[in-house]
Amino acid sequence: MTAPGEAARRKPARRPTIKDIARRAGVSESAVSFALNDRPGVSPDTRARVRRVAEELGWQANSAARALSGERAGALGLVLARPAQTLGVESFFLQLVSGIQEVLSARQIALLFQVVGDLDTECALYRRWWAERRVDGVLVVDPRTEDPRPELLAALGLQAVVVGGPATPGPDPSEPPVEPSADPVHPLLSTVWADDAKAMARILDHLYGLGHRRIVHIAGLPGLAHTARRIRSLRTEADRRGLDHRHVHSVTTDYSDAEGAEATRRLLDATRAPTAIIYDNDVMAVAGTSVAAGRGIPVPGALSIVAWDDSALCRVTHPRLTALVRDTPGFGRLAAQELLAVLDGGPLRTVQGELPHLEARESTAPPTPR
Amino acid sequence: MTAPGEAARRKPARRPTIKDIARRAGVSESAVSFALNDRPGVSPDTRARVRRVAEELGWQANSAARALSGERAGALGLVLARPAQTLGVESFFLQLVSGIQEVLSARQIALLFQVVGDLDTECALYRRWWAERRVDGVLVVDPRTEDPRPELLAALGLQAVVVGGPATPGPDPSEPPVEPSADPVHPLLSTVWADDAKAMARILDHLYGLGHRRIVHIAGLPGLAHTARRIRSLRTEADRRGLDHRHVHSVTTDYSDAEGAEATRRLLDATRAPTAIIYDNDVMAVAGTSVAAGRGIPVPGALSIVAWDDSALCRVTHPRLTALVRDTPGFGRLAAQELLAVLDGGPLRTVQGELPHLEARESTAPPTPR
DNA sequence: TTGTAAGCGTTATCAA
DNA sequence: TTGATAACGCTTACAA
Repeated sequence: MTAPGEAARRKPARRPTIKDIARRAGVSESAVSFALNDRPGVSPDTRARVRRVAEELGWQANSAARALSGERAGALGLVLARPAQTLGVESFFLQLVSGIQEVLSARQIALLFQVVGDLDTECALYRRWWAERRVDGVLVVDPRTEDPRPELLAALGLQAVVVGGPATPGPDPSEPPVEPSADPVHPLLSTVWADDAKAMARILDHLYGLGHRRIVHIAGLPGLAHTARRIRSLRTEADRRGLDHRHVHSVTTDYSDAEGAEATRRLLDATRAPTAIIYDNDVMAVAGTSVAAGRGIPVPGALSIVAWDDSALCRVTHPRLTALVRDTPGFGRLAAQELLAVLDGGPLRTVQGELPHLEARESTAPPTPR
Repeated sequence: MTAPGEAARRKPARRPTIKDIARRAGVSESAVSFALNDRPGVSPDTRARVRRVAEELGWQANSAARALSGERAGALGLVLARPAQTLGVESFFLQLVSGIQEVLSARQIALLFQVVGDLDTECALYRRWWAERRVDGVLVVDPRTEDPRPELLAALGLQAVVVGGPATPGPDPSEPPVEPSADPVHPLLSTVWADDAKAMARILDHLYGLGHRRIVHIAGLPGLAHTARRIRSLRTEADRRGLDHRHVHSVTTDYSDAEGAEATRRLLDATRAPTAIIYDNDVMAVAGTSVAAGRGIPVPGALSIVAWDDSALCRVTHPRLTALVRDTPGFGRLAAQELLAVLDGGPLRTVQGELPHLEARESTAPPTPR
């Protein structure tokens, strides 16, 4: 008997190779390879036999060998560049990742997921993955207004899809293509994006319809493309309704509860405070609600609140928060599909995700004078 | 000029290989390999020259080739088995992963991270990774009281470390080894764990010290090992103080805000309702606080609340929640280090993470009669 | 339809 | 200290 501490290490448990299958099925290795990869040039009979033997042996292709000969790593990458503290309470990324993997795992493709501190490290990681041939492509998240990544990836020849869309949508931002477009928004990479402009318009429809005329948008990080889109859209919507930019505007934050709360305090302290606030994530919305509660400002009586992105958080506050609901796993699936299409030689294009809808709950109501 | 849509795909951008280096440095391939891998058998002179050339060319080892010959995939795996909806609002996993990667990226080791729906899929994935030789080892999270994974992994010979610890700690649960122990708690796999028993004791010290005698623990999933440890510890602590199990006990949930709220409602409706509730995560704690607020039960006046795990959530409620704070990235680092040690042939053992501390905020106070 | 053989980029084993 | 040379497991021309 081996020492108990060594038990786990004692089993090399040889994995079956194509050679084993060939021997057992009485055919050549190449025949096995052809049979297993659905290639023509093998009789249906042989194919069936090979398949059966492979099944019996529990064979799975050695990913290293396949990568080495076949030019495909069989893996994709996703890097999340966030300062460790900002890793926050968001469910967004886990949901996105889970959607992505629904698509990938059906194709036996692995996902390398890495959290890094900043954009430079992210770029260095792309270089490394490329040089190591670790991945066949990457999903680029959190696109920025000034983004070095598309150029880098194009230069490396590392396939990629931008998830979240560009800062500058097509010629008419309010009417972006709903169908997949052959006309890429970004000149170098395919893009999957959500129509933030339309989403913002929906929120404004709701608030304006309730009678709000002083609406502030507490946005996220100023460098991000979707932040820029939302800010621009708010301005457009304000103009369309003839609202003054002093009363309808955006302020940016780092998405943290602290900055969300701080921004809320400043706004509520001002003369002619807003009657409605739109928060760019759920955490800030809850923090803002809390600030209002702390000052005895009734929500939604004196202040209406909208959260961009729904989560359990929005349902556990009092009152429950009106939120923009989107299908994040679905968005992940779409992104993964698009990257696979690119890898299969599909054209560069821009694909739009499902439009989010506004779930009206108890935190929005007609404004009452304070 | 190529069509713009094809630009990104046009650059094969050949990556340098060891052969290129050999040619340029005027030595053989094997010399290069030796020089680059710090192996003896190469003159310092040659070594330096080879290194310089490799640097110039921006060479990085092809991970597939290395895996194929060297038996090491250079990647580790982490599977998170959660029903898609329960992916919740937890920051725990992203923080854990970010800690893990701090350690791995220094060693150029990649992490395959996968979210799946259930335990069976997780096990199937281990088999696949093993057969594909995708990973050198895995980190097993959410250990359960009845857990098929250690046995499976040991049988496959896939190296692993359990993150989160066993259901049954050493002989005296209140005095587990603080130093790394050569005596593994789990007979098959190394384990990195947090001392939930001591943490629970701290919470009880706090609440009992304030005068609470009716304390309920709203726990998470009943199948998880740490849930079992916390429940057992609560019982021990109750016994030690001569408290009745009808007034001091645990109920289990699925960690969701919905079940947390529901459990809270039931407890508050009962005669002789608890004066303090301990929630096994932040989301349930916030949901519970919200239920209390909805019924006009003052917190902490009539009900004290403690959250197991801190996050932004605990700081944005009113009142801010007393929470058990732990260093999750640090725990991730520890787990990664332990798995690397196992891969390097280290012994099976049990390592304990830092003890969490209780951050007393505004949600706990002496009980007042209702 | 089948089998043979070359090659992918490393590491590792030999002689020189 | 070096440089051929053979693995590793798979794909893929090319012959039979």
